[in-house]
Amino acid sequence: MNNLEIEKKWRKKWDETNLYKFDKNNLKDKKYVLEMFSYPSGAKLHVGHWYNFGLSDSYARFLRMQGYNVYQPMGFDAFGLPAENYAIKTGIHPKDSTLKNISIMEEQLRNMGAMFDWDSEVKTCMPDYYKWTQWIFVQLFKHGLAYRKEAPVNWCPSCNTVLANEQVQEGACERCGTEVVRKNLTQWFFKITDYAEELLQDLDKLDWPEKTKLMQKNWIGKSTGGEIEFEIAGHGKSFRAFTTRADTLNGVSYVVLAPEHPLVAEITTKEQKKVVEKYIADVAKSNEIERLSTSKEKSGVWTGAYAVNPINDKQVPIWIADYVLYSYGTGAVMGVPSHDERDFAFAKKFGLPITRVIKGKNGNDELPFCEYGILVNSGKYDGLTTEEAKIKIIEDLAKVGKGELKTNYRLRDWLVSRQRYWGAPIPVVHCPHCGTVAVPEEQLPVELPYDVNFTPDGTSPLAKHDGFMHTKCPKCGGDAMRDPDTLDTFVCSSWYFLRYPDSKNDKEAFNKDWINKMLPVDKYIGGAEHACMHLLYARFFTKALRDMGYLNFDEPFTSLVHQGTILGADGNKMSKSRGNTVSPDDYIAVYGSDVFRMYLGFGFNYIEGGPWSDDGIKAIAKWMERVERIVLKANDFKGGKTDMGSDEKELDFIRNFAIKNVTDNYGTFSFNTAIARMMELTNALSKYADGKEINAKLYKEVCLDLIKLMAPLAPHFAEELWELTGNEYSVFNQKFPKVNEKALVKDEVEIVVQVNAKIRAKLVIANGMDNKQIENLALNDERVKPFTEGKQVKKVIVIPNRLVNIIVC
RNA sequence: GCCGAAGUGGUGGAAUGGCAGACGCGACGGACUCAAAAUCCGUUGUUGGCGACAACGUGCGGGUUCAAGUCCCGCCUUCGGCACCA
Repeated sequence: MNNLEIEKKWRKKWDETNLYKFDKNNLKDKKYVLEMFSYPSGAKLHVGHWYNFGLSDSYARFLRMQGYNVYQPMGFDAFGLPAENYAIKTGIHPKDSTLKNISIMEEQLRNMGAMFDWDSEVKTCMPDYYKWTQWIFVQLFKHGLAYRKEAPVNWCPSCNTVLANEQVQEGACERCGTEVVRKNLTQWFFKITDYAEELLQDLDKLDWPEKTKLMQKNWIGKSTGGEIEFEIAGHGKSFRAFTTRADTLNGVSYVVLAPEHPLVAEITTKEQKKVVEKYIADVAKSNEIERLSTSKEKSGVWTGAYAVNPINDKQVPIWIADYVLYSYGTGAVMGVPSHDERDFAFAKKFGLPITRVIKGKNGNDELPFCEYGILVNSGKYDGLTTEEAKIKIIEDLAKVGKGELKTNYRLRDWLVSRQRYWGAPIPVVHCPHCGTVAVPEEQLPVELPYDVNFTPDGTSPLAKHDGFMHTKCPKCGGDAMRDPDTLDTFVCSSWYFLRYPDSKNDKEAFNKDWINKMLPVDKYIGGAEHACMHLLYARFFTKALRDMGYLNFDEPFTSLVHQGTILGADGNKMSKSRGNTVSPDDYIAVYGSDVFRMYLGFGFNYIEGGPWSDDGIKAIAKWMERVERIVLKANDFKGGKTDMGSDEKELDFIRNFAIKNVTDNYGTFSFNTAIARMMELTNALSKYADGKEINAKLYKEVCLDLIKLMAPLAPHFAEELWELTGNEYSVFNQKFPKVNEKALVKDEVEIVVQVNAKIRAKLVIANGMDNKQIENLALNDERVKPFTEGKQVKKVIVIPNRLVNIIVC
């Protein structure tokens, strides 16, 4: 078989006959299978794309052969930083390079021989798509879920530009090496925190990997506790601190504000002003990972001011320290060195008092004591447990307006403004009279102009484009300015799965009734690196659009699978700079795409991935050639015997064993073990037709089953064999083989006999023998006796059809 | 640092708490051949033994259990994420 030729032949036929066209009139059996769409950065498909898309397509084909009406769209996440950086470097416009890359990738994706529904294709950088991204922004704005506030960005003072975290290397700009500082800008946010609780609760409904759900849970970071109000001594103002351990309030020996806290400037005394300002400037240079490191030496400075502890009116010093983040909780914490590791280290370093207020239930006296216990040195609260006091103290404070029970989430609102060119413009107009005004729907899209100078010089590139910036206020008609920022590309990718099924709709983002029938996605496949951001943002969008009345489901992705990463042969991530990339094309040119896909399925655990090696690819090619020989032999066999002797039963057993396991394995993306079972079936067929008289009808039946089992992983190959064995087009209109459970019941089974958990014998016994009989057989076996003689049999454990364990002493 | 994973023969990888190493690769031996390629058959965790067999063996150290690669506790190493790469 000439793989390259037959692959071309069948792709043409599939196209001409519209074989894979999704049937819009049969939604009863619909399965929406979706792979995370790709970013068109490099021009060509790499092994990772093949691994994700090729094997997901095999899963989709398996569903099709099980009788489902499979919908599997494809598109491109086309806005983003790399194209813009490439443009700055080379002068090639992001639109030109992106569209060129897309067309090359489309061509390659078509040659993969997958069932993609190209009619549904979306490209997020095209106005017919981002028009609706902007529309969603406007809806969020109208519903109070988009708002503006100040937030810090990485700023390179030399390049005069905002840097992505990725562009900051050890605190310095990757382009010029200048030290990066944090600078506040007014930016757009989406209020994902409004949905924190639901995003947390609904995780239980999802068929997702447990680890992914756990990561999202920790990312949302719910903690229940209370807010406590501290007055600033002699100042008249106050601030609140969030704590989960209000029971330790009497042990507070200082409080800490985040360096960015607005009160800091007000309360800092003359004497402390210099050190405080110096400290704030230093902190502005560090990132959050450094700030929150628990192994790093504690740092902080005193503001000179004091706060009043509302529980006992004692004055405690107010410090600022980098480990307190302004973005979490209230941006202020109370310091209880006796019962918190971090506070303990801080107090030790700066000589602050340490007072025990919780005693261990078993008299543990070592500090810091961070477990729950009994209150001491706490006045009227002495003797209460932590659990009781946490609530009681807050309730008492609430009565005098100094506290309240509070639930906090680590999750922060989503910052969506980017001071960049290559993204969807934010559809907002700033009017001197009317303020911030959303662009009305009929004026969308706000088109991204082509002729923009995006070399970095201190402002958003769009701000320099007069034709874009100057506009009229949609409300009052007066002169107004557009928002010069663009949207984070995560915004584009948070709803593309809603656009696919209705991608040609130019009246609305999607037709509500239709999308409610097509969604949610039945199986979503993509990398685990998206666990906390993309997958959370998409869930948020779905819930927000549901609450606006556009959707009637709660979750976008019912079931989720993460494919692993294929690394370079050296075990590192593939990258051009490392020179360890692997080109699928080189292999496909030699072996064809089916062999390549089959190898990707066989050589790795799909969920785990691993370093690339082509050691086994030749073996796969040989195995498939062997299958071809074995299957085509079926055409030559005529007549022969028709009864089912023991050889026939053995072959039938292996056939059904393969069908059962392959079916399960496709469902769990365990392609490697599925292929192992197909190889066993191949071996069994070869052994069966080893010269002696055979049952030709059975042989052919088994061969046809093998073709069907292989079809999802080697679609062209299977189609060709299906035709060569005299069957009607197409194998993909065939039903996947069904297991005959009866053939799997063996007359005899082998069980293991252990004495004190060590294997001493193996017995072949009749299937279904009762436990007492098995026990007797085991105890009387000649090979077992030497190990039990002279000893007392304490217990015998019989696991039916598996083993006997005799415990002696 | 924090959150989440992973660690099994020479190698890729299999194993609902129940025979560790399925299925491959590689290696070794054999058949076919003048020879080679291709193909087919067999052996292959380590150590000891001619052998039947025995002991040991799933990153390290403990523990639970009749039974642990699998469950629990404590480490080590590697990988993913940490909010402007997507």
